[in-house]
Amino acid sequence: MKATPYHHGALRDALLTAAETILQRDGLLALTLRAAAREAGVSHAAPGYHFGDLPGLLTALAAVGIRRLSTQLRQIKSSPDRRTWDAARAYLAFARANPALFQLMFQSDRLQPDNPSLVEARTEAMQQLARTRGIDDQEFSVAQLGHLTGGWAIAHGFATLLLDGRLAPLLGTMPPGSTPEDLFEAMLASAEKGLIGQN
Amino acid sequence: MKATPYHHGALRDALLTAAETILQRDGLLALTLRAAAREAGVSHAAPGYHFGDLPGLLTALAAVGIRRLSTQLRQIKSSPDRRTWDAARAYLAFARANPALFQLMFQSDRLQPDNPSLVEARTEAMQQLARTRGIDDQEFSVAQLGHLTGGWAIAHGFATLLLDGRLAPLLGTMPPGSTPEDLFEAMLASAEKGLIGQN
DNA sequence: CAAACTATCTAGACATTGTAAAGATACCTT
DNA sequence: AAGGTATCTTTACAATGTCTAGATAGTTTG
Repeated sequence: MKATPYHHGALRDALLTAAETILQRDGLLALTLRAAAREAGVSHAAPGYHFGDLPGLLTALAAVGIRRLSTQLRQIKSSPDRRTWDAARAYLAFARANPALFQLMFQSDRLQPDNPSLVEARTEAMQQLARTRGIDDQEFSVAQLGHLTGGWAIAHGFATLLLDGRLAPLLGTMPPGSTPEDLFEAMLASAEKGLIGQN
Repeated sequence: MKATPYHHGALRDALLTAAETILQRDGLLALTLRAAAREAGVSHAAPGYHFGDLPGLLTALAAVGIRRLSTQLRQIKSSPDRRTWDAARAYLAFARANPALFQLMFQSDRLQPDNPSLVEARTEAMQQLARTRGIDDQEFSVAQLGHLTGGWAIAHGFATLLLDGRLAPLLGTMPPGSTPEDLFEAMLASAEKGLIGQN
């Protein structure tokens, strides 16, 4: 076991770990093929062997994130004693815990749209989402579709707006010490009343 | 008026137009300083003079988009005869008409966070959004904040998921010929019932 | 009206990146 | 042991962001 063996042995996983480190530490724009190679201590062209190109690396990392989210969603109890918004809360918690990864997962112009691993991860995550909204079968009514889409959209919209910094002005008007989660709960309370109340 | 005068005269606006053309035609990743210069027929370093760097150009373009959205929102009637979801529909319509621009507007890691023009445009857009939700004053109750955030999040979430291609599987289960707007309306109908119904 | 001044654009240069091609090294099968 | 294959390195090149210096055209000022 030399200090720097020619053959790494598990370079693909090491590169994914290095890539996520860079993503968290320096942001998506700093996550380049060469930066991942430097972080992993290999030559600059090594990532190309395992991932083909930069979209290939980003896609593999996004798939890791989606599977991680799926695992979180899988923890949520099914009916009858599940709470309506537990999936939404888990969705936000994931986005808050993995902000840059979450944003990468939904940055489709940087990903390979037909990557089998990515498509499979997305399908599984979608099924988990549907399950938490009480939809287990494959056939949806339009009303069920609206219900599922609404739950996803309101959680996803809040998470993306928050990570993007767009909710900061609103948070600034809340009582001191308020967290994004407090605003999230206020939003959910409003949603249960139909989102149409005046105040 | 020569064919290619040394001084363009209105190069800044021409570069913004060129940039939006590239954005629509080739996507965000193809929108580079040099591509904008080529599209406008000037030297590769000309955009640097007007916008400083690439984030400067993208920020200026994002501000254009935000002001355009503000204008759309301003058309929406205030109470009492406004319809609850007209702002959400206008929000989606804008995102559908300007998909790449909409995505750029919310891609904060590519923008200059403190750019005065951008900040001002965002503030104005936010006020329009609040107005369409029946909130005109500066002081919000927490319930009002939840109401405002919910309306924004559900529209924004739907728009981003749709543009990202994430709603395609759901649209595929709808009756043939269904549009994204149909799913949007189904979602809004569910939202008015509290997003908690089973079907 | 001319000269100085400033704003606007071009030309050249360099570091960084993605990516392809060819070579080197280690593992693996037989 | 030998050949074959997988894994990684080295080399090379085009594209980009961005800096610097230079060229050109308005604009102001005497």
